[in-house]
Amino acid sequence: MAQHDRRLEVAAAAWRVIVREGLERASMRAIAQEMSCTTGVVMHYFRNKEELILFALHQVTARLQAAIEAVPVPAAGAERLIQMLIVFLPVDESRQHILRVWVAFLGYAVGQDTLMLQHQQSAAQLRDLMLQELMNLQATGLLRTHIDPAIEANALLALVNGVSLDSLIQINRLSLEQQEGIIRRYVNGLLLNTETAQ
Amino acid sequence: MAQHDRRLEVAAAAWRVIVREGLERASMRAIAQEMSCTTGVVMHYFRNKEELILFALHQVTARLQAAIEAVPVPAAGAERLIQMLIVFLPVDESRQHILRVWVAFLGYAVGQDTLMLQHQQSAAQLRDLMLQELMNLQATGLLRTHIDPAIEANALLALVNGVSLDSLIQINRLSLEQQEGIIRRYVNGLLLNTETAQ
DNA sequence: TCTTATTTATAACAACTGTTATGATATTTG
DNA sequence: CAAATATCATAACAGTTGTTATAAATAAGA
Repeated sequence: MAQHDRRLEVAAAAWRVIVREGLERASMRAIAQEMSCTTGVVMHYFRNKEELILFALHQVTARLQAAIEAVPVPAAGAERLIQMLIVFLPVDESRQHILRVWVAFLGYAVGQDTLMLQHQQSAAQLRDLMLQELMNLQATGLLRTHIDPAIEANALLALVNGVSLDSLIQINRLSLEQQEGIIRRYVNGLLLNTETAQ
Repeated sequence: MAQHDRRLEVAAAAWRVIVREGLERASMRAIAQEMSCTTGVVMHYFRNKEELILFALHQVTARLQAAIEAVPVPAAGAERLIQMLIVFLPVDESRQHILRVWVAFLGYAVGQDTLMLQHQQSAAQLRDLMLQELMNLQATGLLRTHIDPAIEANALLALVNGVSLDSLIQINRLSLEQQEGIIRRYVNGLLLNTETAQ
């Protein structure tokens, strides 16, 4: 039990360093110093840096997936899908941290095939969640007939990822309301009844 | 003249290393070895690594901007906007390289405020190009009245960035035709006459 | 051609990296 | 309590990093 907690503490320290100073400066010594100890602790709970890196990356997926699956099933039709998509947006500090770590890892994975593969497997899990919800909507007859859920799952993730990146790379960035508005308008375009168009 | 060419050769070598092995392993020695010389050459045309990095990053924006401004003005209404957006998609090897370098830099910029600022200034330029085209369309009366070009410029860039990232992070990734289809369908949703709905 | 400037190579520096081995301390177990 | 284990600190390793200084080689200009 204490093993697990301490291991999570190391990962949390790694997250803080990555969010604050980036993945490059997240050395074993920097992570150790972040939790006011030495590298002996870090190396004791993670065999090597790759194991620590992959664990921290896995936490990104785990947190996103947990947040998505925590979205309640509402009465209205596509509202659940919209809430699932909003999970990806940097709505609070926690989600902003997830985004920063995710982007840092993604850039780090360029040129490292094994690390990029981890990213892809992570993305595949999240895509499956969206695909399943889309197929539910289609089975309920809410989706326009010509919509292919397999394609639309990618499109939706692309949109929320892009909108999330907007908060990092744009100066005239979108407000949270505008981010939500873009998502809602897009999803509305997928539905049959074009009522409440906005 | 030869100065300029040689400087570009160094930057090209840096690009190749970044695309192939990532930004972390793009050390001064690795870049020098890529062009079969020593670090003396690299240091002679770039004062330090930051200058080289920023120059390579600036090339991303320059190439994208050049490709966007090279899009011809067609007869049809929104086709130019669509072609401008397609510039961002990884349609060929050159665009894929641009994407990889861009993503590598973006991840590297997490936690480095000055580098992220460069990204933002680069993104602002590209946003301006989109904003201008959107305002043209609005002045021509092609856009739906409730569309705000300032918001839509961000939304469009978010969509193409997200769709581009799809080619990196997804296993069941979108085909080029599907990427284009998503862009075209989204832009069609912005237009007044909903003819040629696909 | 002689001189000046540009271009490239070499070697070394201090600082940092991940990792290992070893010993000390603390905690749990029998 | 004693023994065994888990936890942490210290120091050192070999390698890499960006950068500097210096000198050799090449090219350009008078």
